[in-house]
Amino acid sequence: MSLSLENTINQKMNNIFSKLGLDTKFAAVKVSDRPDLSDFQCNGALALAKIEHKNPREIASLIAAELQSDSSFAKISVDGPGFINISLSDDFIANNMDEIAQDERFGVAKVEKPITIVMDFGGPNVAKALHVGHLRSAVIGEAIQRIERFAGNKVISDVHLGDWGTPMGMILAEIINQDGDLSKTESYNIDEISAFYKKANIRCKEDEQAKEKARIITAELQNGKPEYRKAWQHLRKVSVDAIKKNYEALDAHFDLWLGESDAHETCGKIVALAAQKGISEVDDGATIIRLEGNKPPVILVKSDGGFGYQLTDIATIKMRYDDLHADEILYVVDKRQSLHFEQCFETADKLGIAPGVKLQHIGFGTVNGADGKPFKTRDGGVMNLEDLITLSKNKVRESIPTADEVDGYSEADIEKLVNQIAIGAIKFQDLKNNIASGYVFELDDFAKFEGKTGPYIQYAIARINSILRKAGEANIKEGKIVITNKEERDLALKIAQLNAIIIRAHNEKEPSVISDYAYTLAQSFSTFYNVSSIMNAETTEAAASRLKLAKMVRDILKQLLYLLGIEAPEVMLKKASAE
RNA sequence: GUACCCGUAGCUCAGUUGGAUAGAGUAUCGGCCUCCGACGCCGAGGGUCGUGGGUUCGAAUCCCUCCGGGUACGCCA
Repeated sequence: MSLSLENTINQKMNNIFSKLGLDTKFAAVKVSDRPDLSDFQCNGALALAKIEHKNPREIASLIAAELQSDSSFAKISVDGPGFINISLSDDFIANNMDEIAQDERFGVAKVEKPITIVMDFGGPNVAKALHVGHLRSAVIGEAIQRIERFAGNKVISDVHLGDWGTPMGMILAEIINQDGDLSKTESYNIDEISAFYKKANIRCKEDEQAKEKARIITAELQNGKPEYRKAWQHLRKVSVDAIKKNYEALDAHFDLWLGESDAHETCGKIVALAAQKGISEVDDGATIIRLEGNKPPVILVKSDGGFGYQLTDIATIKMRYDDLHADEILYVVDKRQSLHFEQCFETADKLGIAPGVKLQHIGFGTVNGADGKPFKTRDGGVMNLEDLITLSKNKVRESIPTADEVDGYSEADIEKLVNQIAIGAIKFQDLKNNIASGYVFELDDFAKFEGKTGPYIQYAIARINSILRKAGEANIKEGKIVITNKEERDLALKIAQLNAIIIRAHNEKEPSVISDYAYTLAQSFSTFYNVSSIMNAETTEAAASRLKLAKMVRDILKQLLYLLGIEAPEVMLKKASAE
């Protein structure tokens, strides 16, 4: 059960609606659009009146009359065409705060029936450095993973490594091209392997024959030619080691490090199953499945005998159903691939390989430059992830003192702080907008950690930490919340929204709901902080109450940042000279 | 050509599924540090919600037209 204020009010509304014989689906209240008039509002009377052809104000008045008798509400009114405005009593709010303060989940409910969600995000490729395109999948995927776990679901995340396609043949071909054979392959490190891939990529774009050769090698690799397999194993291992470091830096974590290659055997089974069910056919030498509408067909087996990537994804669905017992599979992948997923999902349905499983593609927009086109470095190249992180760290260092300039901090301490702020800034920027809609990466404004940014929230936390340190954190457990002014009341009402926010982020798979709320919560606290002295409050009761409230805000903000995959530094240092 | 997405303040974006006076950040201008961390707070200006129609008590939101932008469309992944 949830301690949420909104739920409590909804419960009361439900009771009143059933008592009056009204459909309870119209009973829901929401945070008021008119804070000058009320705390919550219910618009159900308007919708009801439309259906039943009655006067909305009359219905609203009946409901309002019932609400009047409840002492939890300070003021009830019917306004405009039939809005029911509900204002809460300060005691009711204060009691709710006390309840939330005692609960380790801050009154946030868990889902009634936990399910198993397999999450597919990351999607790195062997021999290729992670670039900004990989950033969003990792950052968004990690956030959704944490939100789902907090909501009570079981999540199994899989990085789904790109280790089995034509690029593998291309790179092997390139090594053979240079060395004559693959004997030296196992001496190559990640940089050398990446260099081979880059060369191979250029060569295959220009030279159709080289591309053909790469295709043949790919097919032989997939068919198990020992020499190729051995070299490929090395490429894969070195790449995975490098990629793990990258994701570590982003604080993104995967339960499984499976790749396309792991689906190879199942791919064969899918081809057989499709043939057996009579839904596949051979067209131009390729084995395909035709789909509904005017969607292009799925290519299972290419005319050269190689498995297409759609087949790999379809086989992976089967594995996730059979082996991982997924109830739901989420793909956090660039939205430009939405057609691909529609095709795969439809095929999975035709084949009946994952009955009852909800398959969902969470498509995200691209990271764009100032020109609105996909982000490029100033010299026109693709920005890789490590460079982006370095860039952000350098910006942070401009406003943070070095270890020499401040007492009590080692170089490692400073470096950790720089890292927390830099990664927090990158991640928050990525998560503050709707994930479907892409965003503009402002290279020039990136230094400014003011306004709606990760560091703003980190700063709010650090400031509360400072207050709690001075007050002595241990002795603020006692005391009751009392509401003494408007800012304090607004802050409490903001805290009370937490449960609804988490539920919404979970339902919509939308981390920006949380980033937005975290920002406004920090903002409410700042406003409160600016007008009300916490440690020198008017009375000792008010001081105790405010400390308790401050601690709640700090703990909630930390939890919210955690859900976004962002760390909260204990302190935020600032250069003495910086103004 | 076919399908899908987008157009809201100078700029970057919200807008809880049809509700009241469309909100934030940034930028600009003005105020607030002898007082818990000013990476902060308060205030001001800034809008034909791309256009034209329709649905209804009520539209940024739903339907249609047009204009402008984007993306994807059989053997790359």
